[in-house]
Amino acid sequence: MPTTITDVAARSGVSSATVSRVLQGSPRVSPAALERVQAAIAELGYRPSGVARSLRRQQTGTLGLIVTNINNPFYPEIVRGAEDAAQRMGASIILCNAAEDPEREIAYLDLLLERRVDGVIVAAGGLTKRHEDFLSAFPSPLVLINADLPGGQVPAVLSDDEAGGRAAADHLLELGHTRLIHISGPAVREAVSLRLDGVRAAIAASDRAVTLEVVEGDGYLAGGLAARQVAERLQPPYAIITHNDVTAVGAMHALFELGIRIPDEVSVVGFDDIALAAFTNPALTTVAQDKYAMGRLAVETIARLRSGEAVTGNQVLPVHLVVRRSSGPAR
Amino acid sequence: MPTTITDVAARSGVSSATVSRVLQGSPRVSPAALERVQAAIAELGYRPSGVARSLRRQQTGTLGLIVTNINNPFYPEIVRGAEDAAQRMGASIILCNAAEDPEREIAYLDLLLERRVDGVIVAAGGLTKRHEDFLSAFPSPLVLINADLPGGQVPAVLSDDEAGGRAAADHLLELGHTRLIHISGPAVREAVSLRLDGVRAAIAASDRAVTLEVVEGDGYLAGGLAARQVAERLQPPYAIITHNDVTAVGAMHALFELGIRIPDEVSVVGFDDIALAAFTNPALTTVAQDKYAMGRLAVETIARLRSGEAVTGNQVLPVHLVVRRSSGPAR
DNA sequence: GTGAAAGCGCTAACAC
DNA sequence: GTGTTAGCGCTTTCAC
Repeated sequence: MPTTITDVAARSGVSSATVSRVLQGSPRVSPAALERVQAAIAELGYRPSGVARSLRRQQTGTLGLIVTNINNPFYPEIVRGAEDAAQRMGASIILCNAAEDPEREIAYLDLLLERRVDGVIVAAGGLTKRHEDFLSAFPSPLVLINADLPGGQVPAVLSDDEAGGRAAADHLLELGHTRLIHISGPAVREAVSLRLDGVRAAIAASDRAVTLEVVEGDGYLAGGLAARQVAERLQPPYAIITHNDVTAVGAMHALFELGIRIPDEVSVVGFDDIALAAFTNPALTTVAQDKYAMGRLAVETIARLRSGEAVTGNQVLPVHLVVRRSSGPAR
Repeated sequence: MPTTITDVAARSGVSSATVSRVLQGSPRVSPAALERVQAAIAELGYRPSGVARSLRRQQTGTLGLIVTNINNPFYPEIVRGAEDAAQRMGASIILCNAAEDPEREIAYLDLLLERRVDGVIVAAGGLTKRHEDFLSAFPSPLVLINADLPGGQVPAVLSDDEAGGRAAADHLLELGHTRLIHISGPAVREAVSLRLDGVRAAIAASDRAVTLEVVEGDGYLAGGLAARQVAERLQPPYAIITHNDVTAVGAMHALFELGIRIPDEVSVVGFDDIALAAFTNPALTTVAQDKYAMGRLAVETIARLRSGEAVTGNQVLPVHLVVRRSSGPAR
């Protein structure tokens, strides 16, 4: 049994109210009492119960952060941004890893509600109908990352996926490429079609004849292996745009296994700019998202929501192209 | 304000005690009452307060998991193993990312204590003296992953690092290599010296003259770049053993930039077998740790501790070499 | 089978 | 400046 505030009160010869005041750093405590209470706390190794405090205050000082899959190196940066922002406002984060399982995502949502967290951030990407119903009736401050709900009632933090797709395609078109392959992510994710829209827009704006082929991936390493089938039937030069960097790593691996040289024969452009992107062989050209800012912004939005502000609609963050070695002139 | 048990009781015309019984699935409830209560719960969208329940029961159903750095792809698998095991016993995980900051690690330990978690798992690697003092007096069930405390009072889950280092070196020696470079991790981690010990043991057991050079890395991509300095002064063939896979990726990148071919000129062997290892170019030969099992085992150990069992000492998990394409004969 | 009531550890009026 | 007290939402004897 941990020591309680009553134990401390008894030991220092004051009431529990005074101990509580010391705990809050209230100025209405005499120096003598203050000292005795602090001594008792130290001697007893007392630590106030967050559980009791939460019950009394009707707030827990915790935020839930649900992440599609912590295995995807895209997410840890979001987590860091959220953690740092939360720490600044004296809150802590309960991180929930849905492990790519929508049921688990909903189960966690339920759990967080039961734990009476002060707010929830969902960094999910793909929202099913069930999610929509559940989330739009969510009884706690809620912010989405890289996903949004119809109606814009739930505030969301997004990257400018369309502009990103456009930047990637523009870059390849400028290099003289006229055959583009897009390895997409799972169709449920909104970002997938937005990035593809951007690619299409860039092609439409170009004055050359450009072909685009879309291959469905899964957003993971395995999805990138679709590049193998592409490579087996196409003659270079051509260029591959992937839904994200992890897919690009898979694609580059497939090309490597077939002895195809990047970028001499085939160019590859990713999306996200994960830490690894600068270290692939060759280093990956990619569209950078400000992942850290997304996490931070989501937490700050929760704070505004809690302060009574009526935040709705999307906050769209800019992206930018990072040119490395995996993309080169078509020849 | 969320609805409370009292609201449900009023609505269904029973006492809160009966509602509570329904919540627990107690058999001592009449069918009629059961039905009315369930209806009221559904109509009100009632969800019991985990906070109040925790205060009353004196347990929270949560486990804290502190991780050195969630950015390191080694950890997510541990998280998954822990999450799955926790779910099986009806608990949930509060994941804390120390972001490579020992102070933050201690701050989280404090926080978890305050939140009255039922147990704490620390997957840290490098323990400072302050950690030792803090952890050996930790007033809550505690299990370490990939680290251990002097005295063996705190149970720990470890990989057989020494055997892993030996397996990596043996493999290279069999391939005919006589010049080994070890790019280590930060010296504070115990695993670092154990893996190196294994390498040395393999060399000692060999009947050929083998040289070993140790270069200190940081366990991250940047640390692997030390391979550049090595490559600039050494003539192939030689072989590099890295502290972990992330370091190996950095090293392979440095070699690639210098135009050195792997494994024709230089062999590289990693440690961990992260998901990415099968997708580097060339695919990485590495020593696999059973990361998922480590997370699972840690949670199971917490459960045993909580049931009153006196678990101490280390549980060492076997590792095994996975031969891929980054290692080849010395020539 | 059901209800009354006490109490988990804390905070926040409210009195003095 | 300090103490008394009520109560946050739940569970759990103890009666009946």
